[in-house]
Amino acid sequence: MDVVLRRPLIAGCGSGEPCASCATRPFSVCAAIDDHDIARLAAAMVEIAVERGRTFIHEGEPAGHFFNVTRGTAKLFKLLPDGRRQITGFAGRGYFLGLAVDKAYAFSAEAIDDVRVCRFSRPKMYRLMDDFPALEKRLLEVAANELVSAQEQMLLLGRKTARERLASFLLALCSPSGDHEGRYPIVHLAMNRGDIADYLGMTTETVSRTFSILKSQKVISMPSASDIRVEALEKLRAFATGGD
Amino acid sequence: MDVVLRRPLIAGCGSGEPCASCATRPFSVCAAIDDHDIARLAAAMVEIAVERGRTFIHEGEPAGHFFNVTRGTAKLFKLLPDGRRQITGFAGRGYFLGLAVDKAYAFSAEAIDDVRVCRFSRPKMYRLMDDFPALEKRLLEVAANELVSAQEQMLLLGRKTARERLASFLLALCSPSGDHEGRYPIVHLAMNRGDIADYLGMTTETVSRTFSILKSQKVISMPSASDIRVEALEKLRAFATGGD
DNA sequence: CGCACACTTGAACCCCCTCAACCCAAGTGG
DNA sequence: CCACTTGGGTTGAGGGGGTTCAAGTGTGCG
Repeated sequence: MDVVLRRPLIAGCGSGEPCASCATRPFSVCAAIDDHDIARLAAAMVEIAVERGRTFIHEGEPAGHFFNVTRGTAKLFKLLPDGRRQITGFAGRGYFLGLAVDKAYAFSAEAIDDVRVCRFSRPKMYRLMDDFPALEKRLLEVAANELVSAQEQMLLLGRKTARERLASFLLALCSPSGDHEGRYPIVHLAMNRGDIADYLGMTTETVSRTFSILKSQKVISMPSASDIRVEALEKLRAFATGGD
Repeated sequence: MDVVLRRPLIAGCGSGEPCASCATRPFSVCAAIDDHDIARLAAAMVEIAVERGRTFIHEGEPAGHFFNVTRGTAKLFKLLPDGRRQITGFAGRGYFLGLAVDKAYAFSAEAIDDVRVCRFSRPKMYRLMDDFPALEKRLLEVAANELVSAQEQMLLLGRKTARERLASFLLALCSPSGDHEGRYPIVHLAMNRGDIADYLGMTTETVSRTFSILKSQKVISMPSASDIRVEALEKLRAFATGGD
């Protein structure tokens, strides 16, 4: 079983520590709760360590909890009966997980590396949303964001070529770290080739081959298999949207 | 330009009629507003007629409005510079449109047939959300639903074969109309082959061919090109998830 | 009646998948 | 210290599902 790191203290005992000092809070929905209310949040959650490779959300099972990733990265995926897999996203630090319908998870989640999550029970979370409108507002914002990137991913999966897919993928990994004007960004890949393939609707072989092509065209270089240095950002941008 | 059908009356003049008697309200987010507050909703919106073929939301443009479809169907899509198109969804009666980030629309919307929408200005809508938490709650619910179907669509686009895609598509069109135990449902297609293709990540030719295959296997029959009768629901279900 | 346009069908091609071998770095154990 | 194993990544050869290009076949509407 997963390891529970911190149980919330009994209410009124000076709890609230974990969330108050949480380094991930600024990047997550938890930022919607003010400092003087943060104990309420802390009391509703349990922090859990998920070891690499462990699946902590199972598609189709009753959606009893919400999660917030505070460390590591998880892959979110759906499976077909014969084992084909589509990774629908990667959940890094600050990522909020568990928005579901019909009270069943729509996807599974597996830790890519050692992950820590804050787990909120569904009823407690709903309680919090009622009490803190800012939290609900933030969740709607998060959901809208997710929706937009899901649509972008549909465009990728439905209409882009292998090279365009990989270029788009690398760009998406570049941008969060801010501007790179003049400086060529290095992207670290937390996931392996199989994960990238299942995210982009390809095979590991095609992912590998396409990396090689980008390398031979001097658009990227690879200090190691999981570190990509972007050598020609503009060209990568062109590739991502069908340019040449 | 689009035709404005009803301008909201000046506040305090007995407005509220349009929403109070709206037949679409029960199916839409508007149901979250009680009867005695419904005038507030009506005062915030303008009903607009969009003729078939007209694009009334443009990807990338400032997202000044939210929309609610009350009649007809619209297709939502994204384009690549060279014209490749991915339809991300179809918006029928009761569908809420416009959740966006960065205040720019992430997709375009075009009327498939004659469409009517209720248009809400963004600031007014935010005002309403603040005043009616139930509305915001409903929107979050809607967004979560959208997210789930977006993930399902990613699985389809990334991993399914042509036959599996078309079977999934037909099934999705069957289910809303309730159970069909013993009765074979007839699905009416509001969109043409090109739209289906762009929704499923295929070409019109492959869509057509695949329809023909399903027909020859007696899984469906086609009273007309835009009416599909499901003759073997179980087989269609099997096809949709990779069975045979 | 005939034009227009959507849909269907056919044939050739191609991008990506499949299957298989190979490389390489990181253990592991004798 | 080196043989062996293991697992991820890469590369190669061949095949197939879907696209492309092109020619029919309806079918509604003037």
